[in-house]
Amino acid sequence: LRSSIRSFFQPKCRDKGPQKKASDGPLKKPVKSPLKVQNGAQEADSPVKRVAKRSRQILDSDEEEDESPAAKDQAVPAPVSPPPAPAAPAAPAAPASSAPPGTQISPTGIAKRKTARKMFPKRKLNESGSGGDDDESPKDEAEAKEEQGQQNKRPRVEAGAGITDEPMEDDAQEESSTKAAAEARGPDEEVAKKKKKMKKEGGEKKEEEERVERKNSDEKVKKAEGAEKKNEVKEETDDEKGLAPGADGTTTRPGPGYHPVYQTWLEAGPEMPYLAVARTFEKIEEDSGRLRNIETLSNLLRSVLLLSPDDLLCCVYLCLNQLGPAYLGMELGVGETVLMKAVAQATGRQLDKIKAEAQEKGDLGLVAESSRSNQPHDVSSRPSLTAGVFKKLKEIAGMSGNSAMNKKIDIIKGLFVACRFSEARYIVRSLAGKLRIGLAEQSVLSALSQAVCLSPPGQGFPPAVLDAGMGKSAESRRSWIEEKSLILKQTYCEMPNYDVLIPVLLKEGIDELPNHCKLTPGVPLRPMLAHPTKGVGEVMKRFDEAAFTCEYKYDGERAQIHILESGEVRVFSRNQEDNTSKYPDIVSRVPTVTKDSVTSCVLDAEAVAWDREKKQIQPFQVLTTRKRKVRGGKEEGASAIANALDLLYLNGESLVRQPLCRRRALLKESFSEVEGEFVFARSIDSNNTDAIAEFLEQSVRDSCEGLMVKTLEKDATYEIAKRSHNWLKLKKDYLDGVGDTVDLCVIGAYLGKGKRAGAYGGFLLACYDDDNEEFQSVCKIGTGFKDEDLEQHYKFLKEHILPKPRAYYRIDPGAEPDVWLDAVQVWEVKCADLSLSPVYKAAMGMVDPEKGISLRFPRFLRIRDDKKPEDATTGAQVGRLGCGGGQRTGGGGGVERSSENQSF
DNA sequence: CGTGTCTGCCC
DNA sequence: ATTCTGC
DNA sequence: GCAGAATGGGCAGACACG
Repeated sequence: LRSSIRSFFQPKCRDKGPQKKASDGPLKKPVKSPLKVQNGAQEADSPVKRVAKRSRQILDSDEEEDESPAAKDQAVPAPVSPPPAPAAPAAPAAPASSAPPGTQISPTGIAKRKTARKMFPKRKLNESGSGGDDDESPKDEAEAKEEQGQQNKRPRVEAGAGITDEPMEDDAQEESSTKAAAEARGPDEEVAKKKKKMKKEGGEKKEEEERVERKNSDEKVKKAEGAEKKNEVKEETDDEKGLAPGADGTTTRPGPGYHPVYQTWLEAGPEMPYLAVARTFEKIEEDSGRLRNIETLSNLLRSVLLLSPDDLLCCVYLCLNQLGPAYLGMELGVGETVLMKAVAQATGRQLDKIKAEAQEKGDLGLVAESSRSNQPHDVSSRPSLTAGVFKKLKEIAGMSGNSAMNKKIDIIKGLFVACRFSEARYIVRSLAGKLRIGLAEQSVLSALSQAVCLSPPGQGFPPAVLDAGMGKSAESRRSWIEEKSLILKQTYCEMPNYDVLIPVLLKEGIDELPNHCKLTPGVPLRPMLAHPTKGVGEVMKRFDEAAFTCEYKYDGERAQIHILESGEVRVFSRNQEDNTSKYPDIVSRVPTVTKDSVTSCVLDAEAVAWDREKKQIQPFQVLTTRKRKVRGGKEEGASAIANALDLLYLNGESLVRQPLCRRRALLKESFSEVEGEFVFARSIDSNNTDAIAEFLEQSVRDSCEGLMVKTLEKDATYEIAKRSHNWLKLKKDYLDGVGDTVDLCVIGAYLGKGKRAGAYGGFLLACYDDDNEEFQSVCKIGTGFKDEDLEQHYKFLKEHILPKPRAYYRIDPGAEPDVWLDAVQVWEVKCADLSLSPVYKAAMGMVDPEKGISLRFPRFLRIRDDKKPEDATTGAQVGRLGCGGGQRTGGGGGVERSSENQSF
C-alpha cells in the first residue's frame, strides 16, 4: 500500500522541484561554490565512474578508502543534490587546512566567522538523502537476491559510515571526505536494512515494493545522468531530493510538494528514528529563512502525525529542548563540565583536548560529532529511535543521589554509541540546553500547527488526506494556517503543557483545542512581558492616543499566585517554575487578603523583599538571599510580599481576554491591601509627560527600577500569543545619557560560542585603583556589541594577549578569562545597578571587607580611545557608586546621582 | 561532615 | 536581564 | 517587530570530594 502511494505521488513531487530551487538556490550558491571548485580540482573523475565506485564501496563497505570531497560529490548523485562539498566544513577540526569558505584563519589559529550560519559547517544533508536514493536500487536488488550476504555486510558498513571515522583526528581532510562519503551512502544502507525488516513483517507487500524500487532506481539513473553536467544542474535536481526519501527521514524541501508518507523513514518501520530529527535539525541549521525552516520542521511533524503519532510528543519536546512542563521541575542536571567529561570518555580522548576543541569550535556538539573515532561501537546497536533518545534524557533528569553524575555520564555514553552522522551533535546540544538551530518555541508551535493543518491526525493508516492545503491558493493557505496557529499558540499560552496539548491535538484536532485545554488554576500560564522603552516620548508614540497606566516596576521576582478551588495556593515564576516553596510567607498570607467572594483565581504579581521594621522595600539581592523558613511567628528582617499587578482568572472564569481596566477593577474588588503583606502595584493613569517623568523619579526613590506602562482598553488583553511583549518598561538606564556609566579597562577575553565562535564572545573588565596602582576586576561583558564591534575587538585585542596576568591585576582565582590581555583599551560601559560581589574585586574593602563591587546588567557602549587605562574609572569612584547602590538595603541611593533628565 | 564545583534559575 | 540581527 | 541567540551578576541546592 505504502509503496503504491509513494509511486503515485512521486512524479508529482518532482514537478515542483524547480520552484523551490528558485528560492533556495541563490542563498546557498555563493557558499557552496568555492567548495565545489575545490573539490573539482582535487579529483576529476567522471561522474559515471564515481557512481560505480560508490556502489562498490557500499557493497564492500570499506570506509577506509578515502574519497576526496570530489568523490563524495559523485557518490551523491552529483546532480541530484547540492554539492556535497559543503560537507567539507564538517571538519573544522583542522582550521589550517580545511577552513570553510569565508573563514579567515587568524594568527592564533582560530577560524573567524561572522555569524553562526557562516561558521557552522553547512552540510548537505539533502544530498545524502538523495544519494541514498540513488543507491537504493542496486542495493535493494542485491538485498533481495542474497539477504544473507548483505546482512553480513551491513554491520560493517554502518560501522564505517557512522562511527569509524578514525582518520579524522589525525587528518582532518581525509576524515571529512570519508565522512561525507559515508553520509552520502549511509542512508541507503540504513534504508536497506530497514526494508529488510519490513519485508519480513509483511510479505505481501514485498512484490509491490520491489517494483516500486526498481522504478525508483531507473529514475535515479536518469537523474544521475543528467546530473553529470554541472553544478547548476544540481540545484535543479536538488529539489528532487525531496522526492526521494532517504531512510534518514530528511524531510526536505519546503513547499506544497512534500509527501509526508513517502518522504520519510518509512522503510525503517513506523517508529521514527532519531536520525530523522537530526537530519531535520541539520537542514534547519543550514537555512536561515524562518518560514522555510518552519516548513521543514512541519514536514517532519506531518510525517510523524501520519506514520507514528505516538512519537509526536517526544519529537516536539526534542525540538523545544524541553523535558516537560517547567512547573514539574524536570532538570537534566548536566552542564558543560559533565558533558565534556562524557564526551571525553565516550571518545577516549583527553578531557583537555575536548575542552580545547570545544573552545575553538565554539560548540561541543560539533566536537562530539567529529570525535567518534575512538568511540566504542557496539555492532549490534540499533539506530536510536526518537522516543528512545527522549526517554534517555528523562532518565538522566530523574537521576539523583550518590554518584548520580557518573550514572548520567554512563547514559550519555550509551547514547553516543548508537550515534550516526549528526546525531551526536544534536544529542550533545540537547544535553547542553542549546540547540542553536535558529528555531525555537514560537517556530515549533507554528510548525506544529502547520503540520496538523496539512496532515490531519487520526486518519488511520493509508491516510486519506495528505495535504489538506491542496486546493487552496498560496495566500488562503497561508492565512488559514496562520489562523490555526493562533489557536494553538493561544491555547499553549494558557496551558503550557505539551503533555496535555499534544494528545488532545491528536485526538480532537486543533479546532477543539481551546475547548479541552483551558486556563486552570494550578497550571501556570505564560506571563505578559514588556519591551524596553527609551523615554516617555517613545511611550507616547507607541501608545498613541490610547489610554494607559503607569505602574511601579518593582525590583523583585515575578510571582504568579494561584488559588485553587481547594484553597490551595501555588506560586509560579516567570518561567512557569513552581516557586511555591520559595514563598511560604506569601502563601500563608494570601488567604487573609482574599475576599470571601473569591473561590479561585490567578494573580499576576511581583514579589519583593520587605523590611518589616523599616517598612520599606529591599533590594533584589535581599529577596534572593532571605531566609525562607516555612514557619515563624515573627520573622525578623526581610520577608517577601506581593505587589499585585493583574488578575487573570477569577471564580472559574478566564479574564485573559478582558481589557486591563476590567481586570484591574476585579482585582481591586477581590482583594484588600495590607501594608507589608499584600498591596496593589502603585500606579497613575495619566498621559501627562511631566507627571509620568515625575512618577518615574518617584519610583526610583521608592527602590523600584522604573515604570511599567500598559494600555487600559485598547489592545489591553492578556493574550500572550497575540503579543507577548504587550507592555512597555521604562527604566532610567535605558535613556541615552542617563544612568550609571563607567569607563573600564579590558584585561581578559573569553572565546565565543555558537555564532561568536572564532572570536571573543565576552571580556573581563577592570577598574583602575590608583591607591594600589592595580587593575581590579569589576565584571565581564558580553552584550552591546555590534557584530562589527566584536570583529574589531578581536582583531585589536589578540595583538595584546599576555601569557600570564600582569602582577598588578587583582582578580579572583576562580574567574580567570580564557586569554589575558594587556591593559591597553578603555570601554564605556553602562549598567543598571551595582552589586556586592563575592568574586569581583573592585573597591574591595571600601564597602565590605571581603566583597568587591560588580555591575548589574553591564553592556558595552563604546571604546574610549581618549582614555588611557590609568584614566579608567577608579576603584574609589566605583566604591562611591557602590555605597549608594550596595548599601541600598533601604535607600534609593545610587541612581540619583546621574540624573540629568534629557530624554524627556 | 564541611567545602568546593556545577547547574539551573532568578533578574 | 540587555542587545543585536535576519527575516 | 518578532524570534532567536549571543552574553551579564548572583543565588540556592545538589553533588563530588576530601
